[in-house]
Amino acid sequence: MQQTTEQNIKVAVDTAVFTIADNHLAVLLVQMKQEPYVDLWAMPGGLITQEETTEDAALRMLREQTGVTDVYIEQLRTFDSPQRDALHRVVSVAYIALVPSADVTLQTTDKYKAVQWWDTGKLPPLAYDHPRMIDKAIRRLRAKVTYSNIVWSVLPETFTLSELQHVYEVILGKPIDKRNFRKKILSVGIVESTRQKQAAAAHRPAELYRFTHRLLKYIDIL
Amino acid sequence: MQQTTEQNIKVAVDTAVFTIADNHLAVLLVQMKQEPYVDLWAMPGGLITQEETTEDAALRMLREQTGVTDVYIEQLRTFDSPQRDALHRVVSVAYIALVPSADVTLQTTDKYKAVQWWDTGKLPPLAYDHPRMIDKAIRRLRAKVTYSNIVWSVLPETFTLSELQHVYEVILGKPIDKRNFRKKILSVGIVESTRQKQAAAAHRPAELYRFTHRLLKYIDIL
DNA sequence: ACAAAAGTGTTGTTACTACACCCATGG
DNA sequence: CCATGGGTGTAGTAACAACACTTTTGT
Repeated sequence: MQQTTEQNIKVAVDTAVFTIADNHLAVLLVQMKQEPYVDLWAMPGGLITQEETTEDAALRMLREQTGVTDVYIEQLRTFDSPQRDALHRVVSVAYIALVPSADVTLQTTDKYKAVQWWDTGKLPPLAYDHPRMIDKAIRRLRAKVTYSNIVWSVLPETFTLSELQHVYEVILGKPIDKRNFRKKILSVGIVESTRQKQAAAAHRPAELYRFTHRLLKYIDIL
Repeated sequence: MQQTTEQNIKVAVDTAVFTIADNHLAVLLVQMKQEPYVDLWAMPGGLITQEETTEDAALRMLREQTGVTDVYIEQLRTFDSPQRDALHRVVSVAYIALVPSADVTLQTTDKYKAVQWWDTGKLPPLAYDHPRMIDKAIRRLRAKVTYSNIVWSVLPETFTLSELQHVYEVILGKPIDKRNFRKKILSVGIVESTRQKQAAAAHRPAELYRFTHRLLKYIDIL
């Protein structure tokens, strides 16, 4: 239900892009050039255009600002404190994205001083209300991996069960029992064996698996 | 991260207000007067003002349009299809509210033809993208009652366990075993006995309970 | 032969489901 | 004394948690 009133509010999107880097959960940030936020870091984002959806805007900005293309993305929530941006009233729709670390060829644009992955445990000083956004994004991500199959979006086409387990351990931030994990993950049927083995490694080669569906499915996992 | 661009977008809120009416889950709707939506029904809502948050706006509109005041409210998600409103580009932040049925003294304002509760199983023709919003709201509500204590917001200060069970049955749309329900609900400790009995009824009087906390808590319930 | 990760079962405990009868009160 | 909803326990089943050793490969 809408009525007409005077209003001059801008609509933006901001995206928390996550990946798995070695042994930590990493988030993609850009370092700003403009006042009043010079040198602070922020999530990639910006104002939407008149005709695009917020999701399309988020995808476009990821492409333009970071070179990231094939991503899983979902809406997190909208942040709308009147003071969240120092210059204008800006309502921001926050998104979460997950990318396979391999995919990421970071672009450095002249709009920012830098574009970089940051360990979520050691974040730099952040602009706007981005600390809170990132906190909410991590909570949602942790919850969601336990009742859906979204981890497909950080893994390559084929992978070993140990790699899969490692992804869960990094996102949840705690160790998982190997035998229980394998039993559970196989029983819920989100992955299937390729009947192929990992290429040469200095140890017994692992069997390679793939996801049965590379689409969001809701299933109790951990 | 924001940059300046030409943009003329309005920001609105829409709230799905739920209550328990007899044996069904009911949602509060207003019947519209303006073109092009004459006679269609919609959730209470409207444009936010320059200085208020979307949550404050949602609460204000509930007060103004329906007389509803003491409510539990939470953000659902933002709906932003460019075509969702026929006249302007309007991005709407949708909220869910829960009210005790007793509280509700519906106001009829001259802005609408009518304000009325509707059984969620038999909804009238709806304006905008409100069918989808209501569908999402019901799903979220069903999920949330199973892992939080939010049902406190539809019950009076004291209540019987049968009344509590009835609320769950209506929201979830399925019967629940009485003995298992009581065992579980008492074990998670979200309610406590008042050591008082229900006033005269034509049957054995039930013990009255109250919620230990009338704030959102996350606990596995059903 | 050694290092390094892969792979595999069992047992105890806890939570969930299904199910039927007696109790207290008002009319 | 009858109708109405209130209140209670148990047994079988399924899910979860804890735990250690053998296998396969490369060097």
